[in-house]
Amino acid sequence: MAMKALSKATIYQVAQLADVSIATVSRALRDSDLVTAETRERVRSAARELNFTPSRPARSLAEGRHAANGIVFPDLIGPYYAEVVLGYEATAAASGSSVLILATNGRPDAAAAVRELAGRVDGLTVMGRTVDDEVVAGIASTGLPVVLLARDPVDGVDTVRAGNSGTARALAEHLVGHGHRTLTFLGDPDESPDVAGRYAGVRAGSKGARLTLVRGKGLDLDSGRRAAEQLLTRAKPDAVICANDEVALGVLLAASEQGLRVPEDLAVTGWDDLLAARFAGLTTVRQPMRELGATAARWLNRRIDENSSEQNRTAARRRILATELVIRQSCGVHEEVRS
Amino acid sequence: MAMKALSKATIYQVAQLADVSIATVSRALRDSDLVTAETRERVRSAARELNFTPSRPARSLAEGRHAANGIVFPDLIGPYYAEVVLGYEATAAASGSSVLILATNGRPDAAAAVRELAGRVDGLTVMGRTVDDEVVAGIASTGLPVVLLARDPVDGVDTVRAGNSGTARALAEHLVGHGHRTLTFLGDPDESPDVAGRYAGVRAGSKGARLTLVRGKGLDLDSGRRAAEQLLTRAKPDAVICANDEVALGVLLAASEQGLRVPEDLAVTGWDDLLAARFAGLTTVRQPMRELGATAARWLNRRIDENSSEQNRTAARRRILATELVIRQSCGVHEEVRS
DNA sequence: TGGTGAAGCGGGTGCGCTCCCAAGTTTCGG
DNA sequence: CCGAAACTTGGGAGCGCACCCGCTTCACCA
Repeated sequence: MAMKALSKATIYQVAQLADVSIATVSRALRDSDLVTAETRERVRSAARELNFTPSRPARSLAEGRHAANGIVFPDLIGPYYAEVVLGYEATAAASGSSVLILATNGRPDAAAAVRELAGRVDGLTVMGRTVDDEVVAGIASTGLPVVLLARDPVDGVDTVRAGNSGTARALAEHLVGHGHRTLTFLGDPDESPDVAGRYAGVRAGSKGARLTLVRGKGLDLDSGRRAAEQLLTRAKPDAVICANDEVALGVLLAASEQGLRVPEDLAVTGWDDLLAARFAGLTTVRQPMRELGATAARWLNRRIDENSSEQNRTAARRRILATELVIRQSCGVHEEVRS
Repeated sequence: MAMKALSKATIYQVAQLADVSIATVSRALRDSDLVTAETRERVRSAARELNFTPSRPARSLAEGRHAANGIVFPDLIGPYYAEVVLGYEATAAASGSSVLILATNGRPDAAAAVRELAGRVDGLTVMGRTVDDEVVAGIASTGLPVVLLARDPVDGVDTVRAGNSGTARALAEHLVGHGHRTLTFLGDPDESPDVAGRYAGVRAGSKGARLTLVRGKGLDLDSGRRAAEQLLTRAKPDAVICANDEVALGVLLAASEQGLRVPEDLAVTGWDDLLAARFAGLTTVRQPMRELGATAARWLNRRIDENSSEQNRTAARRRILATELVIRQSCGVHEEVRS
């Protein structure tokens, strides 16, 4: 069989080869039952021979839908976002839509990029600190379904997130139960709503102890390490409660450099339960990351269906998924703890 | 200002409102210098008022390009792929194209999904064990630019990968240098070309020791753990060389359960240098993950430009990025090692 | 055997935009 | 003061496909 089509074949060429109209080609290839089995087969083989794939833009234009949805996240650096995105992709793909990703990652033109993305999809998930509420509201007002993930709600927009304050409170109480009296929260509540929620919970759970807030910027390992280098030489907290695991791991590194033993000299906690946390013996909080992504994708799909089937729009939904305290060694000496 | 357009505005409405033709709208919005500043501004404000965003499918159809490219990977579970994808996204976005992702992840219809993806992009990056060479060749023969990542080359297709055998050999030699004489390679060379390359390198470096191959399937933590549970009760190797870090971490877990000390009773090594490896004291190999993704994106872009500018196609390129041995504690007792 | 309806198929329109081509307008130099 | 170059702008032809109509063709029933 000669390999013909090096340049894209169109439906017209298939129609010509199969000696039918393009309407029939369209039907045959889309499994419509309005064509004879014989015709269908003839069309199919013609399509195969020409290596034909329908032009996605043309199809989208005609159908009025993209068959794709997008997700915007600040970064993919930590395993946290990766897991969420993976959960999202799996669910979205299962319902037949492609996934566009966009990492705002300190991009200066984030808002423009998100708007551009919005023009390519049937629905959009926006995670955390990526763009202003104003941008989100603007897109949502277009009628494009939007789901917010790990982010403060916006009027009329669905929101999925993981619980922060409740578990944070439990975490702080656990620390106090260990006898720690000088607590430091390392992280900037202004950096993300998640961090804000965690700090609030920690405050609520720190009764009977002195809590200091150190606004370390950045949520990565090096930020944590640098912040800790300064912090530990100056103050002498019993425990450092970090905004996330990466920061906590950085603190662990800094502590080790300064010869501080964890947890004897210093307790450290994180948030996210990264794989590394397990091996670092880090007490932390587990979030259902995969499930966060999956839920967002599922909700988005429902909205898209709603839109197309002219149903009356249901009210904005909000859900907070449960998080779980994971006690390991870094929070204080226990009788016997192995993960 | 009344919020008009809840339903998508089109270029016609903008044209009408600005009292010009759609051709002029198109020009004005695309920064063509063939329009008066005055006209441009009028069009812009009309577009703003209608909250107009050009339809991406229509534009793609007319331009004959998607302004997007895609990346296919087996999974996003490990931090490995996440980093690569992030590097890819960053570079692709910088050159103005959106990114579509597809995780084949044990999907039964992977080939179909990849073909569908191919119809949505101007270029495609295919990573590791996702689809057969046949599928790749088929897509490439369409004229669509393709770059292979961490995968055995296919005729006429660019390939970027990280070095395996050389560093693997050095790793094995290091192990032998520690005095280990009973080596086990844990991982299935048939699972991925990377694993095959690593095994080959280890074989080359194991002179003077006995090397056993244990074909543990799966490259995740639990696979490693389960494989090790069986392995360690039966055989008693001095050292287990794992196909990647996750497997190695699983082995660490299993060893700890059986009361084996690492590295005194058992040496363990991984591959990838995950964040967790650092905290587990795991000797491993670092790959330039971000750079792998970025290179793929860059090459893809070049190919796309080549295609559109009718240049004569340059020959397929291949590059192997350097990897680096990272010695920590798990490979054997050193005088003094801190990472 | 004429009538009836359903199945199978093709024509043609429209999706929203880009871009070529030509028409209209302004500006200058001779 | 006229004609041509230099700008602006509009008209219109696609881009490739889906889908609404309407025409044919038959099988089937009375």
